[in-house]
Amino acid sequence: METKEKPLTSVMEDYLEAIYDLDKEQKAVRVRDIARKMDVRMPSVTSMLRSLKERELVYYEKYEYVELTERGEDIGREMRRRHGIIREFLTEILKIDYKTADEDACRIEHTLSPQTVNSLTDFMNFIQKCPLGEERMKYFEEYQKRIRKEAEEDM
Amino acid sequence: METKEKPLTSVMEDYLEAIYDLDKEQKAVRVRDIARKMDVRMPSVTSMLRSLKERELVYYEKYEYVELTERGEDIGREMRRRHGIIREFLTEILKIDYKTADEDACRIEHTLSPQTVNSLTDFMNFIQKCPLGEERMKYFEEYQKRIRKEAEEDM
DNA sequence: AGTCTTTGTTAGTTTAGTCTAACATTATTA
DNA sequence: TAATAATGTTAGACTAAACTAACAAAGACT
Repeated sequence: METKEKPLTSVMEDYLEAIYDLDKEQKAVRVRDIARKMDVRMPSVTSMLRSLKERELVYYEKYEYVELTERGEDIGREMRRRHGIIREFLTEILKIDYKTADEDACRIEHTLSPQTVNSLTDFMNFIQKCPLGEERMKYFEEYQKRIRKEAEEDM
Repeated sequence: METKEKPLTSVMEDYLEAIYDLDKEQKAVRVRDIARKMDVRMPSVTSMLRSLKERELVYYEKYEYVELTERGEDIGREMRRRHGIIREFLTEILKIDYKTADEDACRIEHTLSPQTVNSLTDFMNFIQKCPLGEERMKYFEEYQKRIRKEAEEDM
């Protein structure tokens, strides 16, 4: 009989992704870094780390550096992958600016079904191999520019 | 000097969309209906209706039917629009099944930037006018089927 | 070693949204 | 019209995640 694990919240996933990223960027990950990256105060991080530790997603002792467990790293890596795919779709296909695309990706990466993420992955791979075509994309971009002009007036 | 309004939460947006839908489906909208549609208990609805009333998004008196104010209706309509566009994209382009697409749409409709929603709208309009082409889509669908077979084994 | 700064923790509060249990109102129908 | 069923509300508890204020530990600098 398995222990019934509560599902992760999307905030937890965010923290795992942040820690995963920081771990790639630097040698050691501290509370401070996580707080900065997540744009929260340090006590929020401390308390989240306690939850993540309980779920065996991070190694963490008071005043020590933070590390992901294998499970934690798997989740962090998966979130990063999703994030990348979504952002790529938004910038490459929908022509959204990088910053906006990145923020959008960050918000929706948790909530898309695995099916959709997979399908989006396939789509992006497919497009890579079999591009939409120069004239077509140019046409779309012009079409968009026209539409956007109008939209600006509504704001 | 304007009163600084707190932004709506995505849950509030969900309620407004639900009420908007119900209003189109039937003559009168009751707490019961909203609870069923949102899959929550009635007290949750009552308390949300108080918040929405405070923000002047619904007309609501104890034991009475619920109606959207003009502002509330605008928001409900906009959420419905977004929802439809996203679902359409997911079913038409990514070939996600209706139910999953609808659930995904419901979750991300709140968090996408206006830019992305606009761009997606443009994209869908564009595809309408200038379809991806029969052979291309067929190719993609087959490509997907292959990939999905593999994915199932991972689950 | 002693002080100051940076980093981290604890304790306690807040907010949004949910829930249950108990009560109240409205509607139905015998 | 009185009893019952359906609907709605109130009160109060819970949870996740954030915050501030105050304290504690570690590190750096003289």
